[in-house]
Amino acid sequence: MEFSEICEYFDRIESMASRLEMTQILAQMLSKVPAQDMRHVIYLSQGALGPRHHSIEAGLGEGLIVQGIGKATGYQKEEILKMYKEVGDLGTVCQRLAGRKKQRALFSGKLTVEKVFSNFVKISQLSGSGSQDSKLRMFAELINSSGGTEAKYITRIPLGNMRLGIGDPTIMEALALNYTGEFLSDRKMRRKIAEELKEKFDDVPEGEVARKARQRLRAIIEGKYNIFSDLGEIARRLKENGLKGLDEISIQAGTPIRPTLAERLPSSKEIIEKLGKCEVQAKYDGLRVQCHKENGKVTIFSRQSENITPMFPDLVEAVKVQIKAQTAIFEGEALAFNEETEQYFPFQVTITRKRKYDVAQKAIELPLRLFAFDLMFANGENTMPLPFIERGRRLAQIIGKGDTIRIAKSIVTDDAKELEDFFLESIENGLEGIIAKDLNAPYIAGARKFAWIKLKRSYKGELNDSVDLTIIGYFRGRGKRAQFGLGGLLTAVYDEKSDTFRSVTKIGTGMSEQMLSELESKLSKIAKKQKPARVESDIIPDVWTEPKYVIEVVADEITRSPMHTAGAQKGSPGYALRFPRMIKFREKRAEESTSVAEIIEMHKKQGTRQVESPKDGPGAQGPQRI
DNA sequence: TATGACTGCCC
DNA sequence: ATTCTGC
DNA sequence: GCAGAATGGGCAGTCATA
Repeated sequence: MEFSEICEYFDRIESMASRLEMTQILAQMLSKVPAQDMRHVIYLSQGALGPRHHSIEAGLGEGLIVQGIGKATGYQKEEILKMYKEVGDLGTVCQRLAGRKKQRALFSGKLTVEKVFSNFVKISQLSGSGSQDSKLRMFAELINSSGGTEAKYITRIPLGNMRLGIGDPTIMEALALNYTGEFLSDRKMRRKIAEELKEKFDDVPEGEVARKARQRLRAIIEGKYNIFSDLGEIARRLKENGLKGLDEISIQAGTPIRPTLAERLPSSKEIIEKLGKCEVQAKYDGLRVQCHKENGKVTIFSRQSENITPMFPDLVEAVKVQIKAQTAIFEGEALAFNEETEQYFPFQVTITRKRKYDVAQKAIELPLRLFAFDLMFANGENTMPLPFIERGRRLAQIIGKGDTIRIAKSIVTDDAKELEDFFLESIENGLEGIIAKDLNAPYIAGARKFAWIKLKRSYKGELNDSVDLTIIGYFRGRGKRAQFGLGGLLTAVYDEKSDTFRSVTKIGTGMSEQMLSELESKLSKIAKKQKPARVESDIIPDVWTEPKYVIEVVADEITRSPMHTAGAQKGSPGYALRFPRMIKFREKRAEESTSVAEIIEMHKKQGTRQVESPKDGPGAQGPQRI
């Protein structure tokens, strides 16, 4: 199939606001894709080169793509960057510049989907000395074989951001649309659906049957995707064998399951109102891991279904030893643990675990604990449909003796006060909060369905201090933020000793579109060509501003920072905010914003965290009590 | 050999 | 991760 | 309420270059 044909559909989808119409156009496109191109088309639509667990990455980010556009079009880096700041999308930049190329290129025949995909796979495989140049050459070659529309999408693909307005759910919906006919051609199924609808309608409209069938098929496709994690392959099987192509997809150790996500609520009371009696688990601040045991083989997947087994040789061993089942899939939160002090390390320490070199050595320095919290598969049985309470029982049964793997701490309650006490106890012990789980719910993969609800300290205003920060600059927006001329802020705390404003965080969320406009209009009036004299920041915004406006900001945590200058001294790092979000403008003078001293004080008060690590390394954080 | 820009992926 | 917005 | 697209700090690893 020609790549340009796909790009024409992409363009139509991108310009469409209506979800329903987008889905229809996508369905139409997919109906035209031959089986041998199907996986590629799906992956490219997702801005990817394969499912997450296959880890095929182009290795071309913004920086290299800017170079690549230069190579392809003959424009200077500066010109490209300037245009990027204005339009907010490198694909559009490439499309425009390729249209008025300085070097007239050889338009060498038509690009096929196969050609584009295989070139990106080749790009992804290049490594070692000189590889960046080779990648850029191949990228430029693709651009120079393209028309403008193709250039736009060829640019967006390696960046992983297609800006089409379609994600996995829309792709599944489109597939369901395309196979509803086949689904209903099964007489039994049609009759069954018609029967069910008779309860609602005296005279069942044909459209209703189709709609209900589509919903049911969507659920089937989603169910398969949830245990298979490869939408391209699902679409290919459908194309090749129709609905029976899905039959062979079943839960299997070694193939990641899309993890359940949690919703949020701001109080214990609301959680109980929503769930009634529920299990309340401690929420540990580490890495969420999905462990697969298949006889002697263990694979570990991340929350995004990446294969991260190489990071955890110790956990692999523990699964082999401690899990009393031939095959199993279970989930938990992995954290670094200090065996001497019996304390858990904060996330920033856990994440320093190595991925490739000196893995074993680091694993000894920072041993792990795994708090298991759910079970999806055991001894050949899919446990996902079982009620949570039963999965929990079985999980406890298969965890054998050992230090590494244990069950997450939890209580069962239908009382808001009890839940609140457990939450507060968790907070006091330095944990993130709690997750409440519906006792009767199955494992609902890949969805936020209020079966799991999280409550963190930062959701509760009375437990979480906000800070007042001075805006010292801003960044141009990308994508739909480009139209506002502002996509984020650079903010600072006030250092009384030196009368300077020192950067502490960028802010990119919490502001409405109206607020973005207001910010741009206010800040552009006090823009400065250079960094103002009283500002200390290693991060350079697109536009510096006079330190004047103060905003209220909420964050989950204060961390030591290698990038921000707030509180930084020679040889010791500064401070930053974790998960910052803007709340509102404050009517204050810049000098009245939160001070460096206050930030340091707030950092000290977080749990029992220390500034120095046990090894006295700079920037490291100490353990927290549990 | 050391450093910094860049990338991908954790939260 | 958090948050906002169109449907 | 769903789905999608904006945006955050900061880690290890890769590659180019001083």
